[in-house]
Amino acid sequence: MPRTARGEKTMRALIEAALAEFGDRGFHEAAITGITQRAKVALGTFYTYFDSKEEVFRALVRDLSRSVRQHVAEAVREAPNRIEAERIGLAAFIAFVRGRPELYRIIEESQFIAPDAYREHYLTFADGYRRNLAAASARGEIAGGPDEPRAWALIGMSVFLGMRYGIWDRDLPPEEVADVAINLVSEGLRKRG
Amino acid sequence: MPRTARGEKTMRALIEAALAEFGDRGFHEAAITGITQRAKVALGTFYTYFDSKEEVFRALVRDLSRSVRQHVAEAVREAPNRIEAERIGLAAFIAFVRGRPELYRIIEESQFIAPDAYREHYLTFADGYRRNLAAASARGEIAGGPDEPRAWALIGMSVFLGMRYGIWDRDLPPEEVADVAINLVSEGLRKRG
Amino acid sequence: MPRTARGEKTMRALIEAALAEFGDRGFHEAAITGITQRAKVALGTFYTYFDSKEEVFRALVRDLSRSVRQHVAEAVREAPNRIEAERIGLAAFIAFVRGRPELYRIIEESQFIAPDAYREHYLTFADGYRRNLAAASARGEIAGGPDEPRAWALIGMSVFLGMRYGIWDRDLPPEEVADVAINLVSEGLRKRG
Amino acid sequence: MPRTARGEKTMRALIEAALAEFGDRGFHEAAITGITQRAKVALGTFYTYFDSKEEVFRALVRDLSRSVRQHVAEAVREAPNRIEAERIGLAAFIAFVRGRPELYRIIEESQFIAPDAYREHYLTFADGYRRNLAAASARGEIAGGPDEPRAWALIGMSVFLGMRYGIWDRDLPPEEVADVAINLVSEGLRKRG
DNA sequence: AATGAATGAGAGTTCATTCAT
DNA sequence: TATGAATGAACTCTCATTCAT
Repeated sequence: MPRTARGEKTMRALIEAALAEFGDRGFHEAAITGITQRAKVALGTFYTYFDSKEEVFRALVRDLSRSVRQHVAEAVREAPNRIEAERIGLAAFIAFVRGRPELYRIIEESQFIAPDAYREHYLTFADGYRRNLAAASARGEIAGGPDEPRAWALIGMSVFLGMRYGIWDRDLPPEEVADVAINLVSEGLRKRG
Repeated sequence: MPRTARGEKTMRALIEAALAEFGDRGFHEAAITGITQRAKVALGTFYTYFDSKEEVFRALVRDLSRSVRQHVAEAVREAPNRIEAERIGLAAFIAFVRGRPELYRIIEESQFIAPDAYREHYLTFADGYRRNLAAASARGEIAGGPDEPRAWALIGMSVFLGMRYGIWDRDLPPEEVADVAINLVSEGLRKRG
Repeated sequence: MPRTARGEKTMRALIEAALAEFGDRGFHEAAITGITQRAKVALGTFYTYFDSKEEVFRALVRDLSRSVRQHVAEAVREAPNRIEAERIGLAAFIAFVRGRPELYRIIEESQFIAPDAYREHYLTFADGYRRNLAAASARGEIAGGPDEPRAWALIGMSVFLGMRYGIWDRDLPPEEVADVAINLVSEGLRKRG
Repeated sequence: MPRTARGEKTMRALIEAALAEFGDRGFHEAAITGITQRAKVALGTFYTYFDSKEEVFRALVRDLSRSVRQHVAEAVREAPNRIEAERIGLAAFIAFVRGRPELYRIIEESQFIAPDAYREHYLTFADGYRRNLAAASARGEIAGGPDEPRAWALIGMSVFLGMRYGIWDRDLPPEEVADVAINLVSEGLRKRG
């Protein structure tokens, strides 16, 4: 950990640079020299702050994981109920990844580089979801049911919609995508009288 | 392409071996020598059949993509309606990946090795889903709605449930997972009278 | 050596193909498969006729060496005297290499592949030259002098003029180049009264 | 480019080593490990200074080209006239290649490895020659005539005499070879009254 | 005579990491 | 703290040659 202000600044520069490098080229194509060049420091400097390539990558995954969760949490703070929270949260998530495609790439790639970090990311996410569902269900806001698989179903939905409508093709606005998806899970596919 | 029966056999052996090697070690850790040793042929033989490491990998992704779709399609053939088809299909999918964890790893890793193959896999999947939803909706079996995002939501759900309950932890049987998830999307979260 | 007409034809096809392949790509870039593909035979067939890549190459060098010498010899047959013979021979040589740039490349490359064949080529050439000069000198046609170095000087001149005006750039007609060069060695640079 | 004195020294060692390796074994037989072993550095060090095997080779060709031209230019500096300059230059050239057979091999082989470098070498040489002839001709020192082909004729002569009497067999001293050759081009073959 | 599958030694190149300054 | 030269293991791919059919 850096002890001086100069060190602090260098470390931040390295993290920014690593984000860009891993985001642009992926873990294996990324080079330490790519990171240090972007950070405008010498190669050796990297190892003053990180033990290995994998270590920065993990640090990045943790950072990004926290930042997504934070962003979504903030967006849904004012939501009147769980279903609205889901809608707002999903729209916020899709909008968020649009601005940060690196985030997606890095978190997804982490399953092959640091599987534990990847699992932790989604397990944390799932746990939050599960607790939200349980609370809403207890409050009578939503139908009851096994919360864990429901949480995973919702996460999977979000992740793929984020990839499809946030990264691959932006042919629908986030709010519309969220409306359709949340309508699907709130009203259900079944046709009603 | 092999022109003799002997060549045909060798090529099949190499594909099997590549599946095992990539499944066990991932693309970057996998070595051509690992593949040829598993296939019990000399190193150079690999290059009689494939131009590069990436090429076998792509071939594998295409194969696996086809085999998942085929498997699910067969499972749902007899389903009485769309919602049942979804339930049966999801359960079949989860059961399928339990027996073939390599499949998962390889297809997911393809997004970093052969992004076009990865996209093609999910685009094909999404297209099938979309058409199924459209048809069911036309038949009045399910509620109408924009089929494309609904398809992607369902795919994401399946993929994550497959990962969570098929690969990571098998603490719930596929049928139960499918029941919960399909119940979620068929009946909806919203509490009813 | 081929014993049947079919074999004879195959061998000729291989030699033609080797000439083209080595001429186009050079010895190291040339591939046996390149030769067999051009000759429209299977890879293994090559080894029915030649023991190795080097062997065809040597055969080719010998062939080409003979053909250049023959061509020049024929061209100068009617020359009235040595100086005219030189002029006609040089023009013929330059014209010849224009039509066969492979020849040049192969013979020159042979110094790195089969140095003995290369030496033999030029030693044979030099010997002919030397004898021609000695004879002309004996006949009183040209000034006397040590014939061997004079022969080598004339060969070097020819080879470089052939390269420069036969292969690299054809900005002067062979006859003109030959005139200038032979004028140089017949009349001399020294200015006269 | 090296930024420290240590790096400078290592690079020089690598160039020396490459000269020896390529000179001894030729481009294709030469190995990077051969170069690094001669230079007493680790394999990877090579790639700190050069991008590829070809790149050192080109660097070497440029170096050698410059050094031959420099050497000859220095030798002829005091020559009283063009014809004497030719004689001295040719003798110096032959003597020079005697001491550096690698030079010959490398420059000649460059036509198959880096044809542009080879052309540049001789084009530069030819240009110098041509200008020298033009100047001497303007000064009335030598007979007039098209200078470019005359220059190429003289270069070819030199190169072949260097090969024959400098590398292959040293049965005549450089001065004698130069005398014969320059006598040939200064006085001419034609017998005079 | 012809085929083409199989072989495996061999080499160039990359790059994370170390370490002396 | 920062530098950048040095390291060397590791790996992909090539291709002349062999040989069973």
